[in-house]
Amino acid sequence: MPGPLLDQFPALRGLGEASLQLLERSAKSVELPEGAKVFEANTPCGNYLMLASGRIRVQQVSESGREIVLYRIAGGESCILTTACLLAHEDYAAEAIAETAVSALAVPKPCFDRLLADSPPFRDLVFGAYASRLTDLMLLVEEVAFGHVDVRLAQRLLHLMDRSGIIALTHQDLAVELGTAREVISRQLKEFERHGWIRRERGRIAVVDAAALEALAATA
Amino acid sequence: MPGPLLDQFPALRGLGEASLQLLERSAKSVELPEGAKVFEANTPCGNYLMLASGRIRVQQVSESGREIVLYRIAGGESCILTTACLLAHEDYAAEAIAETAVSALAVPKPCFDRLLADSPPFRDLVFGAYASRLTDLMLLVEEVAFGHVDVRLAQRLLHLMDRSGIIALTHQDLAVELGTAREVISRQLKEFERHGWIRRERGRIAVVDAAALEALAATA
DNA sequence: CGTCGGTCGGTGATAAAGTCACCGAAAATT
DNA sequence: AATTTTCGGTGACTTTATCACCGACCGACG
Repeated sequence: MPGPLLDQFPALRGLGEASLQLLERSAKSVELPEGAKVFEANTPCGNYLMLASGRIRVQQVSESGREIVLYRIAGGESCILTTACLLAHEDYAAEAIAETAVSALAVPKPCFDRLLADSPPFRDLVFGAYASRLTDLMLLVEEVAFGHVDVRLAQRLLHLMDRSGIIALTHQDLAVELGTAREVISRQLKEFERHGWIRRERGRIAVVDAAALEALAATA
Repeated sequence: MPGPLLDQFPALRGLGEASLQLLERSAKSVELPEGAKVFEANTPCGNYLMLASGRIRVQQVSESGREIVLYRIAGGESCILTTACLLAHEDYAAEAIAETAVSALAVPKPCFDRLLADSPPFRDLVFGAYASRLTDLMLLVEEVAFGHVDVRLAQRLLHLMDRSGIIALTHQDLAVELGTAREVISRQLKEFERHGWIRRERGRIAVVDAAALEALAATA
């Protein structure tokens, strides 16, 4: 059961009583376990999804089976992929996966339209989400097209590690993060270890010298 | 001077008299010559832009000076880059260039907000534009990450050629289209010519065997 | 007309990244 | 304990990117 809306979505502050009540009444609370597919390739979707807690990963799958992570959605953000699909009347090759257990709010299309019409703050929320994804993707294109694997890998390791410097991912997982091949990751990691920046274990990586990785990551 | 709004933007049909009049009153008509920069990197922009005629190219520029074409906007479509910038409060590294002479409608932010609130068809127009760009960019990421240069070049040549099969672009221009290096394009084009698929001239390329290029382009 | 500076494209050498095929070790399953 | 699956390592090769340099063509101008 979700708590009060405003606690979960601070961005909705200033939405107005009427809109909040409409949302409270119409939107269904959705709970997904870790690993669940939020959105599968080529599956239409009729709801606008607002993420209360948890994390969702959106990735693109190519015909040849290779994958690349496009972006992530965290608590308080909204998953515009679903609406985009609705509006563009196109099918996606992308899929969304719950990386942690997720609780979200599914807003039906009519309610979504109504809120969009009545509530400027809600519009800002939705447009903000779109704009962020758009900028994310534009930067991703640049990174994939012009970035170097060693730099990108260093950045990703720093970003994915927990407080103790551990990344519990396989080489294959990291390859998907960057949209490259496992062998490339393996060789790069071996190089990083040779420099004493990380320690490799099966299924996980320990960052030893974060500063050195940061230095590499800052290489434009 | 633009003609009646509806002629230029069929998508606005069904907008309602009040909204149309508001638009007619508030929006300024903008004319740009070929080659003009519609939107420069890191320059804020306060208007929503609707393209009546002409074509705009949006491309990303990296720090190292390399470039890649992200997408194009044609007559009747809207340039969401400007609003995205407005809403995300972020600066872009992207720039937009008028590929032909352009006439457009600049809708000031207050008017834009008002239309968004009052007019469902206008909302659909704007959201549709966002959704299309989003899907475009997601596909572009996939292409850049996993696509092969020969296939992508064949696709692009077919798409860029005019009715007589001519592409009046330099090798450097084509490199920017694909986000790769000039040398790569030059070598690939030499290969295409060796197969008898194209003829190379200075500053332009003539497609000789479109069917063969299509066959290559269809290679996933 | 010639020559001069700039654009355009060609080329070889080398480095980086992706692909393919296959291997053994570790973990999970039975 | 035996078997299967997952994970990672590796060599050989292809494709793409980078670097340095060159000559041909083009337009402008004396």
